[in-house]
Amino acid sequence: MTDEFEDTLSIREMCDTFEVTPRTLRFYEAKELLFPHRVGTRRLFTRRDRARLKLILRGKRFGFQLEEIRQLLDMYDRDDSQIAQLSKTYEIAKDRLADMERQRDELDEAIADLREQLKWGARVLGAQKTAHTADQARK
Amino acid sequence: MTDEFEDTLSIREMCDTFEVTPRTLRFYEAKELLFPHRVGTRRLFTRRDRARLKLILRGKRFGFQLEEIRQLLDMYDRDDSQIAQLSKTYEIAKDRLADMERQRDELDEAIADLREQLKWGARVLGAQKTAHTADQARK
DNA sequence: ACGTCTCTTGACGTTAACGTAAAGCCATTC
DNA sequence: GAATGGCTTTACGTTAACGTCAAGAGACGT
Repeated sequence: MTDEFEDTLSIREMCDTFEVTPRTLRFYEAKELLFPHRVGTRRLFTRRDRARLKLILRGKRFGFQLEEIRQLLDMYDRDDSQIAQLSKTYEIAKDRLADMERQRDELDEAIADLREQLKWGARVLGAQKTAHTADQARK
Repeated sequence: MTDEFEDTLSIREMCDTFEVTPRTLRFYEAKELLFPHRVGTRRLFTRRDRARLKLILRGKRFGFQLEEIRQLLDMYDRDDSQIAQLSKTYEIAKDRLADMERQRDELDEAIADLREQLKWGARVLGAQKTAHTADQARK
């Protein structure tokens, strides 16, 4: 009764707001990442859903998988006093950070490597052939 | 006749040399990236196959897809005089490099972002709750 | 002849995160 | 009351690069 006029969004409004497809929102609901209300058969996304979706998208940017995100999100929903869980969250995040840094370092290596190849002309994958083909390729 | 005793490797020797599985080599052959000889039904990988595999693996490190790698490899196999193709190779590689740099930049952003979150305690995905939960999580 | 080893060819399974129909309900609006 | 428009569920399709059996052939040693 207090929230009879809770401000909610239709699926389309959600999509427009967050630039996702309806399929995506339904998928997230199926995976229990979102819990929109229903009016008849229609979904109504609450403020809470919006907050969650924002976090989901941020999690994705971080490279978390949906299942990991769901777990993290669920922790916050549980009793606030389960601090042990929070520190676990912390560790998961640090692991992810380490992963990302490893990835970036590999990428950096590969980039440097590829740059080096490009410097030598068109022999990108190391094709041997003759030197003049490379020269000509450079025009 | 001249290469009756061409030095070749069995599939197992190839696998050990390049740290790949037999499945992988057969897969590459199916995708026309490798062309091992046959003796009866057995595969014999020639020097050429070894060179190609080396380039394939390098290509993968660069983030090329197998199909792209196949195309690049094929160019080198065609007439040496098709210089136009070579410069196309060059462009493909430059595009890939640009992709990789974009990826890395995004990753850098995400990393910085995540680091920032970690600085603020356990609220990794931005969970709001109370400040003390985060404090306690920091111990 | 028998067992063992290495290799072969199918051919289906895996994973993530949705895409893409197909078919139907409900509320307007003409 | 028919056509629309928006939404629904169900369910199969997609993609890459292999993994993972299953069943069988060939060679080799005893």
